Amino acid sequence: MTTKQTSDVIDVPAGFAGIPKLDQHLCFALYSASGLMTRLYRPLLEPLGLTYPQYLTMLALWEHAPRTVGELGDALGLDSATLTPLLKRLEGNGLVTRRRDAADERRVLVEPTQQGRALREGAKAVSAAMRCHSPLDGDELKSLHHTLTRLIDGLREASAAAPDRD
Amino acid sequence: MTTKQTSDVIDVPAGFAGIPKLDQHLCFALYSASGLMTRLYRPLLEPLGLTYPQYLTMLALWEHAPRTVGELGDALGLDSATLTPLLKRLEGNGLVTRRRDAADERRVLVEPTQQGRALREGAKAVSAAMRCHSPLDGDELKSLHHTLTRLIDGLREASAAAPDRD
DNA sequence: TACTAAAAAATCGTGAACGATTTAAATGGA
DNA sequence: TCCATTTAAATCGTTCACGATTTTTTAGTA
Repeated sequence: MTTKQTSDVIDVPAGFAGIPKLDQHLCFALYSASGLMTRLYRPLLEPLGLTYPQYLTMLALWEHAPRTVGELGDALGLDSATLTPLLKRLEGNGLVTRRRDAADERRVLVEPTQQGRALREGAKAVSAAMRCHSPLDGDELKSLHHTLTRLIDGLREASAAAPDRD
Repeated sequence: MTTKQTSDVIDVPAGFAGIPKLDQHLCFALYSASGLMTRLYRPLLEPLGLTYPQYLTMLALWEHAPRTVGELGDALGLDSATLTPLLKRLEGNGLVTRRRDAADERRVLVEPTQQGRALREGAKAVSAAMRCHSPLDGDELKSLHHTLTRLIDGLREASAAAPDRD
């Protein structure tokens, strides 16, 4: 531990003591990739009048509706503090309806409107256009997606197991 | 195309016409994974008085400083509209200094303070703690990181090639 | 030198994102 | 039946993120 030279690989025993460089952090790779995806989607979604999180929300709703805010939150990994204002904006743009569940007045049911369902057609072009932006071939994409899914499952477990530490 | 049954695999020719489900979107896997990472870091960073983007910024500055706002933006993939207020908050917390470059008064040089450099010690524990949260083994992590890096390079090219379409 | 163009950061407005709290409704005993 | 507990969504305050614009400084050129 006397040499202090900077090499481009981790030069500490086994993930000990030293802090990896920014570019060596998996979290930063995920952060960058996600941000780039969002930026690539933006110009494609703009003609549809959707932001990227709104697009994900519509994808969830096209798949299955009506759903409560909570169910939607589970599907998207977001809480009501994020979803409520987002859904109000979608409602304001005429793409979804929000109504209290008569059977349980605590719940709010969200559903695409006619216009919201119609938007699905335009989304096909978005989906198709995005397929062109990847440098990875089909097998690599599948493999990456599979690995990410495993990572996500692990991270979910970790975050459920240790919500915080005091 | 007369059967309208929903199956849990893609039931269209070859990525044509149909919109994949939310969970089949790579962008959503990246979005979820990145969000989960941020949430896992939060309780670890809170004692250090850092948010996650602030932590990434400090990682960049610990690696090399002083840097201009623009250089930092290139490293982090953020623009001055995001970085300026973030850096002002770091400055307000005594972790970095911001000063105009005497040689070019347009530039602002950012540098960790003594306190900002000292924080690096506390960050070692954060870095170590995060290593425990992954369900992937060392080789898988390396491979995932490598694939993500290639994806990021491709997405950067794509976003440079087609900033928008009108 | 004067004047336009380019570059760097800051500013503004909008929309996520989330912790913490609040409000309202349903649930589960005693 | 009554009341404490739980649950669901909404609200509030702070921070991130970015497109578009503005301000200031430098560079380039006639």
